[in-house]
Amino acid sequence: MAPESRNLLGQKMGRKGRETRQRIMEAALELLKTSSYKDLSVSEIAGEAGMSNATFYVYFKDVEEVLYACVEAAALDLGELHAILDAQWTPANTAGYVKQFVEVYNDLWEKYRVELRVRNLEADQGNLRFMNLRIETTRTLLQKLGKKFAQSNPDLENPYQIAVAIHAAMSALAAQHDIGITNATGQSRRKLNAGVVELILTTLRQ
Amino acid sequence: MAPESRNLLGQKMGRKGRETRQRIMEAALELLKTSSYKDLSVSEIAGEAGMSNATFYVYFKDVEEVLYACVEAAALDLGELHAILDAQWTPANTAGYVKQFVEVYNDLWEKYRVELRVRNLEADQGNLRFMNLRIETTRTLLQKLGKKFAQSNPDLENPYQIAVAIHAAMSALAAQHDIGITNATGQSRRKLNAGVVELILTTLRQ
Amino acid sequence: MAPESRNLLGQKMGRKGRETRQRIMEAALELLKTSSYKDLSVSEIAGEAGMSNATFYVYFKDVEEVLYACVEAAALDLGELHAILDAQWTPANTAGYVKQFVEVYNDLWEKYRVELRVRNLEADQGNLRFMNLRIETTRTLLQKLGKKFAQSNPDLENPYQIAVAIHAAMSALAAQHDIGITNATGQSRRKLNAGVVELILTTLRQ
Amino acid sequence: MAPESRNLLGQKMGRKGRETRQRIMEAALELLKTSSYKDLSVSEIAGEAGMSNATFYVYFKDVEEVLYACVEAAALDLGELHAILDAQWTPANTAGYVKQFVEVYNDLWEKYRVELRVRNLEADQGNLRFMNLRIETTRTLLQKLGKKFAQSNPDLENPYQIAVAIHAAMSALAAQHDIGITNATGQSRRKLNAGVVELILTTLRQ
DNA sequence: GATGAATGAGAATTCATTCAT
DNA sequence: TATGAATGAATTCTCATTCAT
Repeated sequence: MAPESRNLLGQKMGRKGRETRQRIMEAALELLKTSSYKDLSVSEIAGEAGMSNATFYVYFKDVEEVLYACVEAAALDLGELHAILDAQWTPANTAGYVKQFVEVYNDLWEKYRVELRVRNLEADQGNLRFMNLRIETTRTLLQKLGKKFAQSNPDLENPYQIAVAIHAAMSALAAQHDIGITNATGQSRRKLNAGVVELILTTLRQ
Repeated sequence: MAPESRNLLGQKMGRKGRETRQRIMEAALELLKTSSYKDLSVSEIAGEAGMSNATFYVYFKDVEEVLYACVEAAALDLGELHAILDAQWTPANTAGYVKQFVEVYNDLWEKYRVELRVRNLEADQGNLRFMNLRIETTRTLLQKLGKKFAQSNPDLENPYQIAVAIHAAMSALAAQHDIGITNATGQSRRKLNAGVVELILTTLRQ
Repeated sequence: MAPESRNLLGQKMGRKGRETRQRIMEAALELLKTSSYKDLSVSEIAGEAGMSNATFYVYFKDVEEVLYACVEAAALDLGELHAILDAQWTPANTAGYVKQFVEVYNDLWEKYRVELRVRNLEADQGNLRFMNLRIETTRTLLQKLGKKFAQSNPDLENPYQIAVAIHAAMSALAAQHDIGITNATGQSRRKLNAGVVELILTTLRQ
Repeated sequence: MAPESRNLLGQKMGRKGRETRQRIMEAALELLKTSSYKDLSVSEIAGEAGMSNATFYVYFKDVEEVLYACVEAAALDLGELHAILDAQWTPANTAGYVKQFVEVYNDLWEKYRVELRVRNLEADQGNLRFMNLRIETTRTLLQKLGKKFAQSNPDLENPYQIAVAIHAAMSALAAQHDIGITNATGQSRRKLNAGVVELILTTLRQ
């Protein structure tokens, strides 16, 4: 259940080892906040983590492996989102739930922006492991959301496809830098989220 | 207006030079179709273009510069899209125009998928030049689309923000590989586009 | 008598050709004023001169050749210096002559600092052509100066060697950048020259 | 006080590392004895030192950095010179001290000719770091020497400037190759040094 | 567990040089 | 005369990777 408690040398990891492994992951994420993805290297990570290159190789095979571990760790935190979609949406409370859904979704991106961006980047370039991670995370979400559309607005011919589109929009907007999104649209993220909420509600015929 | 007709050595470019420059750009795009973005190197490009590394440096400072030139060139081709948005949308023809809009948008991505993906990738990572390129291409489009929403459905409180969201969705869906999108959503691109069309029409209250 | 009036392609040089050749030499000297000697390259020179690399090769085989031409041209301008040394020095006028000698010497370095520095640099590293240029320029000068010491102060055992030393001092001081010499000695060049004059006069027992 | 005991990768240097660093410096100096200054390259140095190019970059950023380290190391060895200047010079012993001073000065150049020549070369071209190194080494020396002139010959108006000039002469003469100096002046270094000694003594009125 | 030390391999970059026009 | 164009060759520089301690 623990993430394989042995390092690449086959040694059982103690507390210190686990901490070091963690430090590597954090260093990688830290670097991605500022420098470009394609410049991320073993040397840079080890440097940022304040350790020798060699130490890196005790815990990870290469950079992709670190990132995969990071993305995997970030994928676990979706409970709240599912809870909202699992609730009973009535005409009276739908507006509230939708608003909450959009908010929580954004908060998650806020928290895991780097990880999610890496995931999408690799997935978009055809990296299968990351693609699968994304699919698994997304599938149930999309199905639940599609069902909401179908139930709430039975006239819709493509409720599931609309769910996909809405999700794509939310994800794309959340992915952008704060600066980027302001420059690009002249709108604050908050205003845009209000737009997304209205878009969803309109489509739900609420 | 001509893209500064001198090469990096300060020489005026003749026909041959311009062709060589073009060949470099095409080689870069060609490579991006198959190999990974972060592996794209000067050597690879020069090799693909059938020339020496040194020749590359006569025309471009580095890989980013080539890609920028490619993206810039791709940004010019939006006339048809604007034409659709400039037309008078009436209840009778809106459905047709929306469908056409989504189709043309997708065709453009089909044609320039590599360039547009590079643009978004760099922009999303905070690369200012590419961010600006994206903004310039998008701004007018978003304004026109927002106005359509406002006119067609005066009840909307955030028509412009909705336009941004819809555009984000279209762009995100169009960006994915055919295979990727099928795997991720279980839907063909055609079906998804139908969803987008319905999403727009519903929001327009048509 | 004219400096070989044919270019490296064997073409007779007309006015235009001679001007171009001159422009190359000037560009090289200009560059040496600011950038480091070892960075001087054909490309840089051609760029500075506003011409194609290829044009450079019409007139010079390589960078050293340009510099040699520059140094050669600078070596012709010593008439005034010799005139001073050829004059009759009497107890009454020696101080004036010495002062004048030091001044003219400095003015020449002011005018040809770049060329003379290149000459010394190459000569110091054992480059024979430049060594010979220096020797030829210096020999007569040193002999005349040595003779002055011998005549004026017959007690001196090594008048010629003293002339060499004095000349070395003048040359070394003149070679330094204005900034360099100020920083290094805390003295203005003018003050230092006064020192040299006094040194010479003292040694001449005047 | 220890020359920052970390290499460019941030690793603490152990015995082995320090030795390797040293080997690089020695290789650079060795090469400068024979080949030209401007041809000195990282590859050449690494080759001479019997190591891979990459190893070079573990210890030095570029060639200039190695040379700076070499020059810095050479600047420490001036004790004997100062001792001579710190001694009490009396009419009876001055001749001996002057002779000794000139001799020791020459011996130092003999020992560190390469380093000192590099220092002067770079300093003369306006390289600030080397200029400063030269200044620091020279300042106290010049002051002490100036004081000797002032004390011994109170008639001098510019004792310090004379010291600067004398030092410039000694340095310039010492800088030249044995061959060079013979060719240029027709004199052996020994004879020239005798000239310098006489020049100094004359100026001291001894 | 951690890391100094070293390097092969390869990518980036620069330059002198040639040639056809 | 001049120069666009191209490139071979060499150099700089970086990185992942290994190994002994």
